Amino acid sequence: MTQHTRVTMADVAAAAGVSVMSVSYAYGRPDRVSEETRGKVFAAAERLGYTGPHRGAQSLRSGRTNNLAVVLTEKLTYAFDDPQARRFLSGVADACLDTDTGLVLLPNRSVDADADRVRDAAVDGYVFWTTVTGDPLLDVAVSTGRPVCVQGGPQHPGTTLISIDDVAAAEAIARVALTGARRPLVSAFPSDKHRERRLEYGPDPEGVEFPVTRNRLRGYRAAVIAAGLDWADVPVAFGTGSFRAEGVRAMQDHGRALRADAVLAMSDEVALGALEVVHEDGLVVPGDIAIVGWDDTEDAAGAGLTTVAQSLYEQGRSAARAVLGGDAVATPQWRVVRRTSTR
Amino acid sequence: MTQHTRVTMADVAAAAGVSVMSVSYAYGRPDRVSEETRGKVFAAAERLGYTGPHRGAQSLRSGRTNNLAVVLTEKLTYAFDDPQARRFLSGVADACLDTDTGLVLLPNRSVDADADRVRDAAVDGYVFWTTVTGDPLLDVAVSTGRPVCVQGGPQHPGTTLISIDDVAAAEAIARVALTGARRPLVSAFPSDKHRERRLEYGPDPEGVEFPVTRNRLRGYRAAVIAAGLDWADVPVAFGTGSFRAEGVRAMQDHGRALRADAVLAMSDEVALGALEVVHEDGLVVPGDIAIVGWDDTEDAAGAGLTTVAQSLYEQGRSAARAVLGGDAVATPQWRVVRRTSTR
DNA sequence: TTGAAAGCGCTACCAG
DNA sequence: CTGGTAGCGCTTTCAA
Repeated sequence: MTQHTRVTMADVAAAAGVSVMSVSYAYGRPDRVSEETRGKVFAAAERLGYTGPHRGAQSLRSGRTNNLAVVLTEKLTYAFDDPQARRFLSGVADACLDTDTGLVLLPNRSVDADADRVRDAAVDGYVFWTTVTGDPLLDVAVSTGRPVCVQGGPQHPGTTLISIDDVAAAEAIARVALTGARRPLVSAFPSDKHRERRLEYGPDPEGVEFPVTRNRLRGYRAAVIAAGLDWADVPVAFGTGSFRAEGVRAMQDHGRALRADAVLAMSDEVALGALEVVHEDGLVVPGDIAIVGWDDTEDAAGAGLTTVAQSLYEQGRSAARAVLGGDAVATPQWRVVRRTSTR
Repeated sequence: MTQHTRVTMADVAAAAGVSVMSVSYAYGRPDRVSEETRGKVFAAAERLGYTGPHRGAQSLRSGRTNNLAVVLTEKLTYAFDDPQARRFLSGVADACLDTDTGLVLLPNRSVDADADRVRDAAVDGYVFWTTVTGDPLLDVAVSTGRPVCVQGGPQHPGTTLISIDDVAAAEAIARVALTGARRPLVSAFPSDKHRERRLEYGPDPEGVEFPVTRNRLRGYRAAVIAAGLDWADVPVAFGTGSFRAEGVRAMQDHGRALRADAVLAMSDEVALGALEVVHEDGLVVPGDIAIVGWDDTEDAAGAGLTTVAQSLYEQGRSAARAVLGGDAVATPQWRVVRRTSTR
């Protein structure tokens, strides 16, 4: 019942009465072979139960592996827990399916083992989920000579960047949130790979390692200044990641005491966490406090959250296509979705 | 700056003054080579910038690919959206990292393209996320002669099953939920791959294609009977998957009209959805209505949900190890976690 | 349009 | 402990 001796091209060639090369062409370059030969080849293949060229052998000879690496967060689990990372991954995965490409998941802990994995991975290219500026793994990936695409940043020599204009989007959403507000609180993504919770007043964005965090802070700062407030007075709570619990903590630990009247959250998850605390406290949104998120998730829509919409799924597709097919990447679109959580 | 001409074992052998085989052994079976030779080899490798055996060539010759396939849901996105599927995937991914194995994600739509992908995947084995009984892809995977492990079921010839005793767990949790209840509502997973919403009274579990759904219904039925109720009177709302929205729909469409006083949900997500509606309706839990989930997620703990705890992460690890290393799989543990959502 | 030869980089096998 | 030989299954190259 089980076919244990592998049928090779040579077998098919013999059965079809043609050369091995004709079989190879019949599969790999159907147009370089006559209709008749092709017919004979496929008939013989069918008869022998040959299911097509062996991927491994194909790749050894051609140099292509038909695999794409996605380099995610420190722990793969973090990426699976973040709805936006998941959407991005879905986009990458679908693009891979379209092109019959395997998807290899790699963690990014900046340890030697991960660098080795990146270097030795049997893949045709790399897609990075957003990481810190100067991440050594980027250099490792680039040094393999294979194409590299980075979502969200950083911009890195030898790589293609795919990202919306975070600064502009952050400024736009913050302007909405700050309408009528005097005491904003920023509930931010991590500043660097240590991912420690930390409160800082008016931090200099340029000192922040994650470009996504950095650029959004730049935009928030611009909006704060435009609103006539002093950036140095604005508390920024850096969290450990894009989790609901971070919004909860930011509000519990700081928002309450500071009587914040606007929360600038870097994701809908974080915003939803803040919203929970606001509801517990019996405050009215947006009367007492305005809240904005980022991502336009389903839950955000359900909660009436004003947010920034961008398609991470599409960015995932584009990133994969850029790496796999060398397609150019267009700067992705974004827009502010106004709902009931802002004035 | 970039190394474009590949350094081969032959180069290293020449530089180290040893045979190619000694180089191969130095990497692949360090104990089969003298300390001295190993030193010379690694020194030469270092000097030439040789980073170890080429995975593709290695696999062509050895027959091993160092890749593991995970066959997920129809759309990969469904799997990413389900917390339990994600946890399982995390476990698989971590086990892969431990053994330097790549992870290839495959969808399972029971279409020819997917069957071809499963058959042609350059992998050493397959891990299936729970699927329907008789899924043709299982046969395809088994027919490759490579090891196959299935989480959750079905039990299928030639595959290793890894699953808790769903029937027993379902009966146990249902007994808790049914305490003092007269009008239970079951908010169930899909019955088959069509994933259509459907209400059915006292359905025969044996007609259900998804073994997880089937087994839990068996357990629920046993508990219903033990509680002195008639299974034929029990409404079962089949949903499209393990989503919060399904619990919402089940309650809105049926629970309200039927004035359900107990909800047996097949996941915490679904239970949480039902809970939302209950809160909206101003009902008291568990006084007016008891609710039980399944999975013991963080959100469930926060909501005080009585639930079934099992570690899908550990099951993922075990599944990967079973396929990769031939380890035997132990039947995983489960337990009922009693909280405040039941009487 | 077809085919023969060469060899991708490595490891199984067996002999020393 | 070490090394030679053979060849995994395929595609590139070049010639017919």
